[in-house]
Amino acid sequence: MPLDRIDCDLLSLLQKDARLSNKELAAAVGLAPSSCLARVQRLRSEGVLRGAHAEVDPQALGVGLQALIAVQLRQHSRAQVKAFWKHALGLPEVLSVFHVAGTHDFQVHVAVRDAHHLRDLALDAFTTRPEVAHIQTSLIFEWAKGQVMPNYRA
Amino acid sequence: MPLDRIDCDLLSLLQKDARLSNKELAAAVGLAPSSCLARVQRLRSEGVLRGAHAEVDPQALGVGLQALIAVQLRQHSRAQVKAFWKHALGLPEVLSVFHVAGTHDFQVHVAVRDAHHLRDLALDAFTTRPEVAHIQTSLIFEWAKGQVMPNYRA
DNA sequence: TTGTTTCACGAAATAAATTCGAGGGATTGG
DNA sequence: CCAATCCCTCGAATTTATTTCGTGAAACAA
Repeated sequence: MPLDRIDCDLLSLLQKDARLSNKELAAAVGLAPSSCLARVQRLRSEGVLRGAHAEVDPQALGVGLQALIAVQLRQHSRAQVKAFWKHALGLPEVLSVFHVAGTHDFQVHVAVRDAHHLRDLALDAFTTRPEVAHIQTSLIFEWAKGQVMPNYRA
Repeated sequence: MPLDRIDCDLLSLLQKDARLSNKELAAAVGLAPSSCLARVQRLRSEGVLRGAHAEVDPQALGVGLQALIAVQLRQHSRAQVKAFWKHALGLPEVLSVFHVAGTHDFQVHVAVRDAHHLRDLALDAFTTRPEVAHIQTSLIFEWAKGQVMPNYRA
C-alpha cells in the first residue's frame, strides 16, 4: 500500500484544513467526489489518517502563558518513566509531553493562566513528585507549528 | 463575548474530533442542529475556533525519527531571532518551533527519516547558520499530545 | 408594564456525502 | 497475441446533512 501523488496531496490538504468538504477535496486533486471519498476512507481505515482536531485560540480560554518544563528523573527505570508519563498526560495544563534522550528525560509543554499558576504547577505537580530529581522551566515567547508532516515516501 | 457551558463543550468536543457532524455535535450538547450551527459559526467568526487539522501517522510517511533541537543564538538581537524563526519554519522537517526564555533560545521539533538525515539536518540547516552559536539535539523516544487546551474561563 | 434583545426551535430549501453499477486501462497468464 | 483479471475511475441516484429563515419564548431594561 504505497501512497501515490494523489494520496499525498490529500494528506497535505487535510493537514492544512481538515474542514475541506469532500467535494472541494476532489476538485483540488482532480478526482470525482466518489473516487476521492474512497481514497480518504481507505487512508482512514489503514490508519494513515488518524483523525482531526480543532485548533482554538489559547487567549480566548484564559491561557496567558505557556512554558516548556524540562524534567530530570532520579532514576531511569521503566517504572519511573511510565509513572511520570502517565502523571503528566493526566494534568489539564499539559499540552504535550516529549520523552527524550539527553541531559533531560522529558520536555513538557504546558499552558497556564499566569506566572502564579505556573509556579504552583511546577511546585505541586512536578517538583513534589518522588520520581522527579530536577526541573527547569522555560517561558515560551512564541510558538508556531509547521504546516504538514514531511513526506519521505513521495 | 463570554463562553458559556455549551460553547466550552463544543470547543472540547471539536478539539477531540473535528470531524463530528453538526448533527452529532448538536445532540452531544443538547441543542437543535440549527442552534448548534449558529454557535459554531459564531465561535469561528470570533476567532476562538481557528480551524482544524488532520493528524497523520508519521511512520506511514517515512518518518522514522523525531528530535528536539535546542538552539542558542550568538546574539539576542531582534533581527537574529526573527531570521532564525523564519528559517526554521521554512524547513520541511520542522514540526514546530518554540521561542523560549532560558538557557536556550529555541526548541525545534523536527521529523526526519533516520539518524543520517538528522545529522545532515543539524549540520546543514542549523550549525552552519551565522546566527546560531550552539545546538543540542535530543532524540525523542515517545511523544503524546494532551486532549484539549485547558479552559480557565469556565 | 412595555419595548428590546437574545436565543432556541423546526420546517423547507439547498447542498453534500454515500452507494452502486459499469466502463476503461494496465498487468498477468495462457 | 489474445483473453481474463484487477484496479481504479466515473456519474447518476439515493440518502443524509447543512443552511436559511420565520416564529416564539425567556431575560432584561426602562
